[in-house]
Amino acid sequence: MPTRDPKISPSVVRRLPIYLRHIQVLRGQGVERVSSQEMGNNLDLNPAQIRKDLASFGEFGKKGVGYEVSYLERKLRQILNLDRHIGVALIGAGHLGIALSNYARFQSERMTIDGLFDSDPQKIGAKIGHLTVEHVHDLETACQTRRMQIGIIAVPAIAAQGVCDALVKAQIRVILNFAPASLRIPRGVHLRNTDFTTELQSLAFYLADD
Amino acid sequence: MPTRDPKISPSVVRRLPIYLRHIQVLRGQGVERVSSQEMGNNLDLNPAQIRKDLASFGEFGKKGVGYEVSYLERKLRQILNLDRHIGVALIGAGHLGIALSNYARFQSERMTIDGLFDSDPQKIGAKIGHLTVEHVHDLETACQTRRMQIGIIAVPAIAAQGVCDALVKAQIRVILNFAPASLRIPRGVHLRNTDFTTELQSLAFYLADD
DNA sequence: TAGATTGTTAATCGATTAACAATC
DNA sequence: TAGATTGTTAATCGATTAACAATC
Repeated sequence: MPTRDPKISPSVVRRLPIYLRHIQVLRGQGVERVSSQEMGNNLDLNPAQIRKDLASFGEFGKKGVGYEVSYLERKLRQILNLDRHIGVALIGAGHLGIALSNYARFQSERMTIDGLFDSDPQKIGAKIGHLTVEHVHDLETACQTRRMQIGIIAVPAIAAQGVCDALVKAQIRVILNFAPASLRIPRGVHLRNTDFTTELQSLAFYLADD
Repeated sequence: MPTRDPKISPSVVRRLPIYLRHIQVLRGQGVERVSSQEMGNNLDLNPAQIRKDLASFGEFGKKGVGYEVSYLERKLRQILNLDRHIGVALIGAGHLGIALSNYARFQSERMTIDGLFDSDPQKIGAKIGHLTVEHVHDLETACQTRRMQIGIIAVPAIAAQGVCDALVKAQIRVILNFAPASLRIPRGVHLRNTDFTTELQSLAFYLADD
């Protein structure tokens, strides 16, 4: 396997799951081969970009032929670490947390939510799907004993930094934050914000002024 | 007001709500003036970038002094169209939809969810906060009579394209999609995808391989 | 005034796209 | 073989950052 190149750009990494999803659809349709041209058409991306993105991880295609769907899927899973189990800790058992925990295991059997936490005494012990809500106080221990590697913050903005700090303390190095707050993290931690307030407000810019 | 410059880049637009949020916090703290330097420190952004972003809409600061917090807030709201009422149609009354509709009205009293739709007969008529779940069949009429301008898709992937088409038919030109699906839209429609599956999968790339 | 900080131009950096030799 | 399509280099485009004159 090619060494993890620290020079792979974030833009490339963010397109990989899009390729993976498309490839999975193709496999479901029984398609065996696909060209960058066809993928580009379907995903509204430049074929050269797709080839370049993929080529930064190895030579997955055949000149004159294209990419073999099942092979490419396997490779993409490898690159994204989706070929092994990844445990996710989800903090916040409100509607958002429940919605996320229902999300069909992220369409990849290998990534699962292995812990659901909240600070509301009323919620502790409640069953949400196959999960039982635990107290955030137990987050650190749980992350270590259950070897969870990704944290999802789905709590109110006011509580987000505290949860973030707890995750960092628990050695979690990859965090997805849904709270509308700018979180402070130490170097070495990957934080991604999915802030729906921000998205909506920036979209409002494009409304016709009338 | 400066004319809507079609050359304002998406990257700039996406930072505006981040500035707005920070400015609101400052106002809440009673801060009256702020420099690009200070904002940059707090938001982890380059001060030159902040100045340049803001300057593309006018001269909001004073040389040697900085930006007046309340004036900048007012200007940012204007630019983002957040100084007037914006009606949002939310489709999907599952946990995600409920979470979104609870979201404190997007921290801007002027943007509100004015319609909540679903296709599940069981849900039609149910009360979610101050909203009553309506049938998607009524989406088009509702968007027009209630003059809703933004659509949020919070339905399963399989239903997303249908809802998207209905929104477009209802003259909605700005759409925020939460379903993990690549939607087809006609030119002139602004679509933003917030795909949490994709986010998580790309984050998995950064896990240490062990 | 002197120090500070904007608005803006120029320089740099990074990402996308075009083009094409290699080759299946 | 001839046509197709990759992998990759070079060209272009766009976004970020540095630098500084203008000025509060």
